Amino acid sequence: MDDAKTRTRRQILEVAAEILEREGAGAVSTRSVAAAAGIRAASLYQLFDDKDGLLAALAIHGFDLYLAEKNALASTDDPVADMRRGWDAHVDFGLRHPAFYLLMYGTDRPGRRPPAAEQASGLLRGFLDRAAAAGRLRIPSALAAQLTLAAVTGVVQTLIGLPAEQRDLALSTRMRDTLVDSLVTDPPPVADAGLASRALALDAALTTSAGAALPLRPAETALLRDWLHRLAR
Amino acid sequence: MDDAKTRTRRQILEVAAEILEREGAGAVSTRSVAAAAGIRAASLYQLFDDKDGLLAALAIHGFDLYLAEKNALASTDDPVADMRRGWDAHVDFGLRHPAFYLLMYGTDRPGRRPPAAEQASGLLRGFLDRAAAAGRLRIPSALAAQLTLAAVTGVVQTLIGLPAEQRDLALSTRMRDTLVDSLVTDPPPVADAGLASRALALDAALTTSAGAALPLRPAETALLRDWLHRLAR
DNA sequence: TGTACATCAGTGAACGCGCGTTCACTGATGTAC
DNA sequence: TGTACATCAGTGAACGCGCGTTCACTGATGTAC
Repeated sequence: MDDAKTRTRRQILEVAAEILEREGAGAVSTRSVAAAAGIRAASLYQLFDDKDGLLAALAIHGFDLYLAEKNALASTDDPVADMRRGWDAHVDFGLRHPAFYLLMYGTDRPGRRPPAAEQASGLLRGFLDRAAAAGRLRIPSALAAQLTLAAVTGVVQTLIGLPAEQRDLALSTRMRDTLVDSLVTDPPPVADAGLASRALALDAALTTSAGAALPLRPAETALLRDWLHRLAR
Repeated sequence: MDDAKTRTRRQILEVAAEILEREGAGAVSTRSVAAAAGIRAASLYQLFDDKDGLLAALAIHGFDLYLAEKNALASTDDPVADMRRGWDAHVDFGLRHPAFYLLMYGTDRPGRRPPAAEQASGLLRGFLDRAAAAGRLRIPSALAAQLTLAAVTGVVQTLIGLPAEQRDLALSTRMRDTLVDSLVTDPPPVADAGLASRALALDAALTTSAGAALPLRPAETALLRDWLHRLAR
C-alpha cells in the first residue's frame, strides 16, 4: 500500500501549505504541521527524512502548483505574445500564493539560489529559444532569461510587500512591456533580417539540436557559438 | 554621560552587523550579539527596548552606511547620468553587504514593505524629479521610482543568490540601460518638447515648490496635477 | 581632604517556551498455516 | 473458519537546546557636605 503513504504525504503537504500561506514561513514547524494534520510530530519522520526534507517537499509541491498553471497555457505561433502571457501568469501566481512565492523565489541568504529559479529559468528558455529561432531575439537567450527573471521577481516581490489594496498591476505591465520591447526585434522577421538576429537564430537552433549528431566537433561548436554571440552583441 | 551610552550602542550595532554579514540574519540573537560584544544578554535591555528594537536599530545602522555612500556621490547637471551612477552605487552596496541588503530590501512576508524601501524611494524621487524638471521624463516620477526600485532590487537579489564567482554585472548594466532608456526622452530638451514632457516638467516644479505660496488653492492644485498626469499618460 | 550617599551600567541566575529529534511501545492490519 | 504470527503506521513521553526576557543584585563612579 505505497498509495496510502503517498496519499498521507500529500495531505500533510496540503496542510503545511495552508499554514505557510496563512501564517507565513516562520509558522511552519514539525509540531505545527503535525498538529494541524491531526498526528504527532514523531509520525512525520516516517514520511519525510527530517524538517529539511519536509520543507523541500513543500517547495516541490508549490512548484507543482505553479507548473500545473503554466502548462495550462497553450503555446501559440507567436512566441513573443506567449512570453507576455507567461509573464502575466507568473505574476498572477505570485500574488495568489505570496508565501509560496517567497519560499520559491525569495533570496534568503547570500550564495543560495532560490530553489525554483533553476527550473523557472529552464521554462523561460523554452519561450526564448523559440523567439530566437524565429529571429526575433536581440541578445542571447541565457542573458534574456536572466533579465526577465530578475525583473519579474523584483516586480512580484515589490507588489507582495505592499498592502493588498495598494498593489497596482500597472507596475507589472509596464515592466513587462519595457523588457519585452528591449529583448525582441519589433517587426516579424523579414527577408533581410539583421546580422544579430540571424546569428541568434542559428544559435537557438544549435541549442535545440544539442546531443544530435552535428558535422562539427564539440570544441568547434563551442567556438562557433562564441562567435555567434559576438556577432549578436 | 549620554555619550558613553551612545558609544556603547554603536559598538554593539557594529558587532551585530558583523554577525549579520558573516553568519546571516538567522544568527542574530540577543545572546549571540551580547556574547560577541562581551556583555550579558540582559545588558542589552538597557540599550534597546527588546529584540525588535535591536533589529530596528540594526536596519537603521545599515541604512546609515548606505546613505553615507550615496551622499558621497555629487550631483552633476545631468540628472540622467546621475541616475545611472546611483543605480551602480546601489548594486555595488548590495553586493558588498549582501546580508544587510536582504534585511533592508528583502520581502520576508506578504504585506510588509521592506524597511528601506520607503527611504530609498524618496531618494530616488529626488533624481527623478530633477529629470522631470529638465523635461526628460516620460512617465510620472512616482511610477518611474517604483519601476526602478523593483528592477534594481530584482537584479541585486538575483546576483546575491548566485555564488560569488558566477555574478556577472552585465545583468545589472543591461537592466539599468534598458530601464533608463524607457523612462527618459532621448535627446536633451529642445524647444518643441512634447506635451507629456512639458506637463511633467510643470508637475515636477509643483512638487519642488510644495509649501510655497501658489496662486492656486490646494484643491485646484490637486486637480491641475491630476490633469497633468493624464496629459503625460 | 575625607566621608556618606545616590546613581546606574552591568551581572548572574533563573523562568518558561517552542523547537527538532529519539526511542521503546502499541495496536490494528494483513498473511500463513 | 480459526489461530498464530509478522508488519509497520502511528503513539506518548522524554531529551537537550537556544531562545527572549525578568529581576534582585553588585560594585564602580560621581556628587554633596
